Amino acid sequence: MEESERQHEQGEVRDGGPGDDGGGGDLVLKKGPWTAVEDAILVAYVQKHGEGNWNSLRKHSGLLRCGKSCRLRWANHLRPNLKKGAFTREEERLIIELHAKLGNKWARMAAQLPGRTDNEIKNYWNTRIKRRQRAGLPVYPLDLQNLPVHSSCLLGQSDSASLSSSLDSEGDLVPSLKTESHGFKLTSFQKKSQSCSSPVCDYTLDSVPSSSLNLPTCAGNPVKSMKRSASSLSYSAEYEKITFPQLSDESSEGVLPNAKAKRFCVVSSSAEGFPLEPDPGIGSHFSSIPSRDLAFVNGFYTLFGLDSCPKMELPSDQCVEAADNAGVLAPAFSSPFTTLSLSKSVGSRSAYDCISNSGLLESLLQESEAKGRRTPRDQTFVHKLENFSVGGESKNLAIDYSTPTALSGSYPATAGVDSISANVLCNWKYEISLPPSMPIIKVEESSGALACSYPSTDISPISDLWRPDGILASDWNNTKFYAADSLAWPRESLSESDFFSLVKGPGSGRLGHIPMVANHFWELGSCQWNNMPGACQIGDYQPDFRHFPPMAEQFIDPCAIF
DNA sequence: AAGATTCCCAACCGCTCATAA
DNA sequence: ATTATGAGCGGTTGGGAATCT
Repeated sequence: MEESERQHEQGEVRDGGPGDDGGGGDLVLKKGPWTAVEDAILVAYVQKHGEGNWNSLRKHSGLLRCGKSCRLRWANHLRPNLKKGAFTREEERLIIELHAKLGNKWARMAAQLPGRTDNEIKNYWNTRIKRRQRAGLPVYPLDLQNLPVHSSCLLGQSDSASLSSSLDSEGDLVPSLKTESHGFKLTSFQKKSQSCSSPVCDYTLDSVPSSSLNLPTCAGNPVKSMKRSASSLSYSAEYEKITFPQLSDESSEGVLPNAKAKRFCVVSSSAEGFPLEPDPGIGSHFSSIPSRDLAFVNGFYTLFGLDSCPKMELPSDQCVEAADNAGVLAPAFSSPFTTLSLSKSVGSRSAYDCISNSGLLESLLQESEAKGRRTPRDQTFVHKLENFSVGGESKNLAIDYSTPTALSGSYPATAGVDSISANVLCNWKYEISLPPSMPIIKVEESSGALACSYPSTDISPISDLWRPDGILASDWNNTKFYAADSLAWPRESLSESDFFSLVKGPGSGRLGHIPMVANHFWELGSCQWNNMPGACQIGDYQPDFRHFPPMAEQFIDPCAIF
């Protein structure tokens, strides 16, 4: 055995060797974890003599530690004003920003994080890198892409693909992982997911974590024991409604009765913290919610910015009595914008899997959980552009963590559509990073009951189509686009070609190239819909297209990943 | 329940830099 | 100018805890 190995095993090292921190005799210095006694000696010495002179400290204090070890112990653990515990979200954000600017300059980063040590930051960063690499996610959020990235930022990026993705995509801000949230094993669904037959239009329900399939909070909420057994929605001409795959009980594989006409509101959060009380603004008047500029397109919800959004108003005494035809109460949410979208399969791997694996979802859920009971107040929601490794390729996918959507609300379950989404109701406080052209979708604080309003203009078929449930109700295989019926809105059925010609103009693209816009400002208090400045339009809108904003230069097509 | 794997983090190592002798 | 020393930085390691299988 080598001498150094032996010494290491024994937790000893002889002083005075090359590179050692100070002269000294032939002392056998201790290595390994510090004991409380050693700490006490060190603290006492520093309090008396101050920091520095670490080798003389060793010589005069009787500590059998090299000066270097003493310095490290003091700096990282014993000095006053050290912050302990997990990094806050702000700190995490700062670390990411600093790393984008500085690279692996841990000490310089630590200088800007009071109470934190370089070692802590380094450990945090390395863990983060590791996790994100494993998840195939880029290192940096998209909004940091324009920062001068230090070459050492690329440490841990093993190939050019990673490098590329690190520069043009967005990562999560939430590195902490929690696999199990709200009592659901998220991974159990992911691992059972099956790829859908069509990479374009199907989405596997199994690919959605169980938390996103939280069924209405009826007695004995079945969500925990249910899983999807089929892979896609189907259109039922008989019922003139969309049916969704049967649910099966995990143990018995039994089929949920009346499943096909049931609408499942999706709530990922536990009842704790989620405002399940009836919402005066949603519910039976769900159809009047101006969700026309919200669309579920190719697997995720999208906000479509409107030039002008009619003010809407709902009688405040309208209460939700939402029960589907199976008698399962669908929760009515106080917050109409709680959808974390995406569930679309991408080959054998769904975007949702990516998200989940990245820890983002878990983190969001964790945060939601950590913040306790939710109210509709003080919420900031996000439309993010996330980069995924899809089949080895780096792809951008727009993810709407925040879509104001009545989809989550309940209404008479005549539509029978399924909302494949994960509601993550959080008071997200951290700043969301978005590319400059993609403004933050923000939901301002509100208090009291929602005061929604009816549209002052009539509802066009296409705006009906934009309703998330309308899009959801599409039968991709049959190229039918079906706007779910409701109390107030007429049904519409469009062919695929009609649909896309409406969206993009004739012959302007293939399925999947849906223009997307995320430029909304939803003000909860008054339920106003305002376009944010600097709207980002994606795709080839027809300028005269009703309800749509003028064309813009910016082009982002998250759907293109499919 | 147990082994495997992953995560986390304290501590160490090798190196560089600054400075005093 | 050279050398010795102290201090600091960044990379790596190893062990315990947590989680997964």
